[in-house]
Amino acid sequence: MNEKKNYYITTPIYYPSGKLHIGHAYCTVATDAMARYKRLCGYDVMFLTGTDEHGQKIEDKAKEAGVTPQEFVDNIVAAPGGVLDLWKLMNISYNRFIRTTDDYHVESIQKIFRKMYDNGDIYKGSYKGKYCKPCESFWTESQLVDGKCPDCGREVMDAEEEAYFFRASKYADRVRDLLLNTDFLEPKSRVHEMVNNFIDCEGGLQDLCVSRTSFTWGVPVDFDPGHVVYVWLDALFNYMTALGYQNEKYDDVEKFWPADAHFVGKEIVRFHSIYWPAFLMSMGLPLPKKVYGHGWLNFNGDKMSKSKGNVVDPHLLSQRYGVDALRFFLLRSFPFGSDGNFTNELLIQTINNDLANDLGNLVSRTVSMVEKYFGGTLPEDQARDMDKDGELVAAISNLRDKYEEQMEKFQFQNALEEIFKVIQRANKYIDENAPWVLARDMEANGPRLAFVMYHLLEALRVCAILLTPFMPQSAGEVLRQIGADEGCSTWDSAASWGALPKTVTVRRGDNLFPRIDMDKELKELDAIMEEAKKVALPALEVEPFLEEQVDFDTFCKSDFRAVKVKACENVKKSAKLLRFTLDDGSGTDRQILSGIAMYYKPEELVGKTLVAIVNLPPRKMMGLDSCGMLISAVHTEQGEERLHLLMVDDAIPAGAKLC
RNA sequence: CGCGGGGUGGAGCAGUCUGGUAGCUCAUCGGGCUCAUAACCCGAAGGUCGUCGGUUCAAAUCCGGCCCCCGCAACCA
Repeated sequence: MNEKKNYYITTPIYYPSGKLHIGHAYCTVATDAMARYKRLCGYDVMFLTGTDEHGQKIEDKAKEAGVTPQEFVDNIVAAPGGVLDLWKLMNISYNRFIRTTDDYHVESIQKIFRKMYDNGDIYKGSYKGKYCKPCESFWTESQLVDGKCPDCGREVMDAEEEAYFFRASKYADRVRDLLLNTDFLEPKSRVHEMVNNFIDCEGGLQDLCVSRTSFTWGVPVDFDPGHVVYVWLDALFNYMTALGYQNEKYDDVEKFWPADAHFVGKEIVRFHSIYWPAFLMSMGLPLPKKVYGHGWLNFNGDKMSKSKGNVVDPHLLSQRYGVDALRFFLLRSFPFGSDGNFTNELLIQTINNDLANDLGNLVSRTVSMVEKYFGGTLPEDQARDMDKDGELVAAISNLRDKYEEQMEKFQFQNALEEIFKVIQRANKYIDENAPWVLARDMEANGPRLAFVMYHLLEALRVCAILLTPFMPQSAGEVLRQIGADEGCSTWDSAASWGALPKTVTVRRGDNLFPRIDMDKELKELDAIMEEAKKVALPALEVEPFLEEQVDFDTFCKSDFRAVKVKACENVKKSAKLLRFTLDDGSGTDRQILSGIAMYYKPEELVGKTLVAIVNLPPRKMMGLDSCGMLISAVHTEQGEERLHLLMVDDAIPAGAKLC
């Protein structure tokens, strides 16, 4: 009797270096809706989520906080208010939660790493980067701050680190074919980006560094002490180790692999659509059926980021408006595949219009009328009127198929749209049939009135069933209020009209979705976010003072001069660079480029007297030579960088030396 | 010529792959109803579908040029 079909769906494993935000919640809610939908349809579902807990950043953050890395992640994942709590609050129905620090996962990764090494797809090479000797740290070019160690500010040197690499290049052709000629990766728009940028780029698909020696917080390579497995190999295989691949903890690989869908944010599409399949090819394993890269939520048109202080907190919104309202809003308002613009106004508007006015009010008026006219229980004797009932009945009967079509494409907003068309049709049906008019003569119209009520209950029943994956608690409450028992709350029963018993009894409850006072709420939300921003971001910050001393002779080698701005213009195609033509008193113009375009307009600087260091070696930026550096005062206010060029008295002649 | 996404009534979006009445939500205006959460229902106004050109009997949709916005990358010695 094991005829049930299986369905395996995953969220990414999130990186617990800080509190999760609405973007994580968005992806997880979508996955949850899909998982619940598949369960409703009768599938045996495995829904996996978890956390990716290794890596340098966690190690650093833990050090900062004065705890061990394990304590640090435990605190973010398992402590009150942590990841597990958030998913509990948001009613996430995951079946399994994996942490990459779990013993069984670590053990599996070691075996996988060795296998790939043995079959020749992982080889030892060297990783070129910048090394800071005192800190014993490796940095990539992009991590450097002013070309120096981001930790201690000292000089770094070119160095090579021994590392293992995965031979991704070997699988480039197969991956390209997978992306271009199958629907492995959706939405399709992401395919070109991947192929153009990473496979058919200059130099082709690069081999991926899969081990590091510069930090220790990771899965140790068991046959080469000092190396730890580098993030993506460790993280991506979670989708299989959580099923018991290469470990004894679980035994579900056969049942659930290959996965039916990986939902991932667009920032990690690259790893899921290129390296993940390549890893699996290397191991000779079947590929997942689908990787879906969803969009990001912006806030008021801006990218959400901690430094802007505009990160939306799912805890707050869930507590304020209810989990179901938030879940619904996220999936109703934004097409899943593209970016969406989150605004508080849209949130409240959606809750008020869809949930309070349309759905909540329909439940309320329907149940009230059944109570008022029939004491809560419909009579057996009910009279049809095909002219008036036909359209609504058809809409109800067709709903499940339309909904299913959209759900299978992960088009949640369209599936919900279909449901709300029926809800609106039902509201209209009330007007067309004017039950309050029929009720004036119960003798004559009682049976007709009863049937009108029955139609409304049926519409609500089907809608509520199909809303269950999105709003489990509220949809259940609708079903309870309209008197639908388990038998007429199933997927099968949603396929057609008429499952509810004729003499159904309703039970009135509280308003499902109270209306929200828009103006008042917006003000309060703004105030809360302002407050959070203040707490998160110090009013005024200056760079920490350097401990290291500089000797006088070294300092004296820096040649600071007063310079006059002869001309200044924006560098084309650069948002940040200004190009200065300066009189430095030498008689020859000096060109300096400076990344301050967001602080100054070029024209307001012409004629000013500034300070520059002029004996730095020239450096090319955007193809132009920069000979020196202009000196500015820099600080941070409420998380925002402020910069002021040093402007000195115009009486100072060009070339005057500062000492 | 780095890569990608986008420009559709006042706002936010769908429609573009597979050419053929330009659709939805909100906001505005007018009307209806009173069962319901000041909710619901009907109607109206409002759009050169960024721009120029091409293909076609027919273009928001296909092709080419240009303009603007947004990500990423780069760069901010």
